[in-house]
Amino acid sequence: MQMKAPAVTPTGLKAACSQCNLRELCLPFGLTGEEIDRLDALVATRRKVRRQHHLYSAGAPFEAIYAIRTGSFKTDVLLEDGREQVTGFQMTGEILGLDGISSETHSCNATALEDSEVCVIPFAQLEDLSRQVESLQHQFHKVMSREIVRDHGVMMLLGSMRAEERLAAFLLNLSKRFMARGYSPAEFHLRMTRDEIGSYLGLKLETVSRAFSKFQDEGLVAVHQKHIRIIDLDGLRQLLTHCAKRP
Amino acid sequence: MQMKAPAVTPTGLKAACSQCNLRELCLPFGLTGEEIDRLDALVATRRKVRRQHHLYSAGAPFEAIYAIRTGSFKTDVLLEDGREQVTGFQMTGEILGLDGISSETHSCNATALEDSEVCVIPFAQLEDLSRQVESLQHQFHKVMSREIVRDHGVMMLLGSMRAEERLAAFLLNLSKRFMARGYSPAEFHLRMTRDEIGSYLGLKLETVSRAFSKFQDEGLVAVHQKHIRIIDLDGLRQLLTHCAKRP
DNA sequence: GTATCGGTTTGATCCAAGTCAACCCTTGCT
DNA sequence: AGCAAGGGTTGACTTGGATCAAACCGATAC
Repeated sequence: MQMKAPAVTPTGLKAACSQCNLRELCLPFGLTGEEIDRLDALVATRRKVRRQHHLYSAGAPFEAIYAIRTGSFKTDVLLEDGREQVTGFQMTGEILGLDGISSETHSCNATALEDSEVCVIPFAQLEDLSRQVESLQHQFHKVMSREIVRDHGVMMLLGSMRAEERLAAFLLNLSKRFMARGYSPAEFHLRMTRDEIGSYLGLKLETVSRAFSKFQDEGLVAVHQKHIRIIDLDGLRQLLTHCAKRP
Repeated sequence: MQMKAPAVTPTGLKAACSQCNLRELCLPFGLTGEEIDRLDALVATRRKVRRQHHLYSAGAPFEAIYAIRTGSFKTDVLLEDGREQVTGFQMTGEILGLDGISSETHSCNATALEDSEVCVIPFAQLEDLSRQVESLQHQFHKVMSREIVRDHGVMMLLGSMRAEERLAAFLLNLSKRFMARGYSPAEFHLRMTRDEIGSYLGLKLETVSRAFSKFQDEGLVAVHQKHIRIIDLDGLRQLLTHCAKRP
């Protein structure tokens, strides 16, 4: 019988980017060994976040950005009337919290989809160091810009694609990101519910479910609850470019 | 009979942030006089962009970001099959080109909605200077973060709002931005077509037109082609929060 | 003046996705 | 084992916005 752990725990452990196998995906990318050591000095702590708990919430003061070490998160914004829009799903090596810089206050919620661990990167110190380390500065700018480009992709998806195209794009995106992390691009486990996928894609959960079933019927993927196996990667890709060719 | 000017013209004029009445909205915000002078030294040229012409296009190499001095722009991404998604409308004091940082290549098109002028800010030099000038570094980070937050707002709009809510949100947003620039928040001229508004809002132009007509019938706004007068600002706001309360 | 053209409005119909509702899995708890 | 609860699937029906089509308006060109 285990003690209920608090939602967010400082582990006290040093983050040690230099030892981290995610460094090629994360903020240390492109840094020399010596530069990474300086970044290490600044990434003082890790923090565990239990499933369903917030890493930060909208309105909370902004102090740090976070690099995901293990696990995964969703970010969402809420309307006064309770409508939720999931703005993204983040996995290991990705950076959370950039939304907070503009107003010194977080503008969205970041929620762990499974028990997860992040590296805490105090923002003021990151700015200090990136004034000294050019490659860090540049990589940080790239990370922010990548987020902007990603957001534009989501707008494209939400504004111009049909339900099945959206889901195909979503699956292909996940596949690519799992592959980049050394996992199978063809077989993976979804950490989010149909409802959350729907919110992200601007669809209702029933529509997501139907699209999954349709893909399964057409032999594109094998769906078993949250377990996904992509059978016909090219078929999915064609759904995006080709099916789009509808007049 | 005037000579046809080229689409994009270097004017040779110094940009002179220190003299610019937009500096409170733009990159120089929060900088001391001396710091602004250093920024001036870097913002070497202005460039004129004629209506309907690109400031940059998707795929073009990234070298600089741009601050809008006069006029306005749209940014859009295109799908292979020709579908267009407008990702934003930018006005004076706003920064264009941040999408290019991540891959050294622009990922969207920026098109002038009217004859416009931008300040060219060479990016490598901006990074150099922002390593020396803390307040510039911080302001630049805020500008990027603001773009991310804005994008999340658009996702909310595209993913969770109904047609009329989207248009109301759009008008309120324009109103706020005109006000911030010293123009009337209640009466303004749209620089974009119904089709472009539709693309931005994830709607067809007919739907945009119908929503405008409905607002007019309800006495919320007076619409005369591209001329807009907001009659009932609170009514529009309620459309957003209240009408959202529909079960 | 009249023609032309891009953009806008309005009407009539259609359909993709939403809604409502029932049922079916898993998984975890007693 | 049995039950409850939270997801997920599937079906029947509704609807908001898309589509198609026609007319309208305000510019500029002739």
